[in-house]
Amino acid sequence: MKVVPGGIAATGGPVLRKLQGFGRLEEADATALALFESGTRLAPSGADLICEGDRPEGMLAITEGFACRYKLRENGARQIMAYLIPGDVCDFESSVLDRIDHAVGTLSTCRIVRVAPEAARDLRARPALERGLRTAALVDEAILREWIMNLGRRSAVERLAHLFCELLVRMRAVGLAFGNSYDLPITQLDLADTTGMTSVHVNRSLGELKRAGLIERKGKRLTLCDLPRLMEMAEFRPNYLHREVPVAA
Amino acid sequence: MKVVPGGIAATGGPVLRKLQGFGRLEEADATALALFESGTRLAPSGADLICEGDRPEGMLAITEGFACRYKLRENGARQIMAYLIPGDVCDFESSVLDRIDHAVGTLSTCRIVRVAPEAARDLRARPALERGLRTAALVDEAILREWIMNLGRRSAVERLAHLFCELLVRMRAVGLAFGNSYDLPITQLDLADTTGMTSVHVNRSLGELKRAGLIERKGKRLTLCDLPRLMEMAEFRPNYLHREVPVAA
DNA sequence: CGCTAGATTGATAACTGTCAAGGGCGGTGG
DNA sequence: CCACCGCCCTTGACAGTTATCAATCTAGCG
Repeated sequence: MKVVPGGIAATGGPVLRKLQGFGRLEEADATALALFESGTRLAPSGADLICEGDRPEGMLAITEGFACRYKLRENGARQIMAYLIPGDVCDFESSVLDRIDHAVGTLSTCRIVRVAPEAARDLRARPALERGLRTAALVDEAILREWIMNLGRRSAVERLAHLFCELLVRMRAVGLAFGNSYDLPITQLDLADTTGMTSVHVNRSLGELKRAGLIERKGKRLTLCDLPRLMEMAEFRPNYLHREVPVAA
Repeated sequence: MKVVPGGIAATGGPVLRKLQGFGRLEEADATALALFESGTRLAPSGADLICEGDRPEGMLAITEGFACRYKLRENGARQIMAYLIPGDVCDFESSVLDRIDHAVGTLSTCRIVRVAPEAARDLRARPALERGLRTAALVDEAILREWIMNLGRRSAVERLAHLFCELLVRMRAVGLAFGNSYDLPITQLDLADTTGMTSVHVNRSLGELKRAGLIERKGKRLTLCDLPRLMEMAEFRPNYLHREVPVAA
């Protein structure tokens, strides 16, 4: 769990890995990012990193753990509209709106980097990084569309299956998947608030997936035992996450 | 229905009106846009303007009618993930992905403008227009998030109410709302595919809204009879559509 | 004036939510 | 090292919402 700055520079932090997936970076770009990724701090689970109504500025990156974008209803109901996994960057610099329309909070203990406005501009001044960040933003938007599809036209079980497939691809992109497994350090209530269901129903749907031999969960580690069948049932096609042909299963 | 080029230049087409809402434009910007908006063509209802898998290039603008972004499931189920109303622009130039992940189709007869890649770059070369288009894209993304909230955490009636409120604000921004009314030239099936429901259930929910005296529909014209109550029941807060304080009801 | 897509409506089934009561596991303090 | 506590996971019974299936009605259009 401990991250040594030297280690980051050597192996590359998740943000670097992710952006490299979108296009080749120069040595100097990597160095800039590595430096940037070394300035991390810890945030406990359930903490708000950004509140709705905050003035947008700077950037926020996740290097460990899961965070999310979410909104609340007056009755307390929460809807999660995006996961921020290691390597993901929220860029508030480009936001032309004067207030942020959603909150950002952690779903687990997270290691994060807060980038001040000036530092953010320095990073964006590097063409390759600017391009990478922009690509990442477009992918995030494609994910939003796919989630709309998920909520509107897939059943409970399919929604979970689709989400798990998406996360596998995203975790692989930052080197955090091990075969068809990855750590999913979030609660069933979080899954419920993601998929528009109840935690009770999430529990039952997970049970269904387990009984069908499609997934397995040991502690926080999720394994997609039968990825082809999962992908088929969820009609998961990873094209929205990549430029080219995805990694083989 | 007929649009005279001179008329557009004089009154300003919907795209111009929309972008002006995001920030002041120079005369030359307006002229460039007006010229651009004069090159329209008609598309019949139910036509595909962009197919999933197309290579992204150029831009596409709507000046009359309703279009949408959508995806299909293998069983034919459709999910609409965005409405394109007059003034809206789909920009495929900035898409770094090599294939479009969704289709764009008309929901009614539409007047559209297809902008070739070079022309699109000419427009973006104007700083004010570039800024405006970028703001528009960010608003579109905010709308996606709000739709996720809608699908995940609002009831059938609330979803419709929220959608109608959002469309009122958006139609006002392009001068196409008359008081609390506007033309909604789409079918109940389209509403169903937007809100993740069935056309049957849309019909019943609309009936509920009508019986409650909240909306009224005469032909294609929708009237929000009791906007305050509608906004309250849907917890509609237009902050995600604007920079500043919205127009009073 | 006949056609056809879209709007309505009723009856019934399926899915998902709500309420409530345990059960289990990790984490903390003694 | 162990007991206690709290959060989360599970499970059952029941209610509410939404989907399905099918038939009828209606309005715009050629």
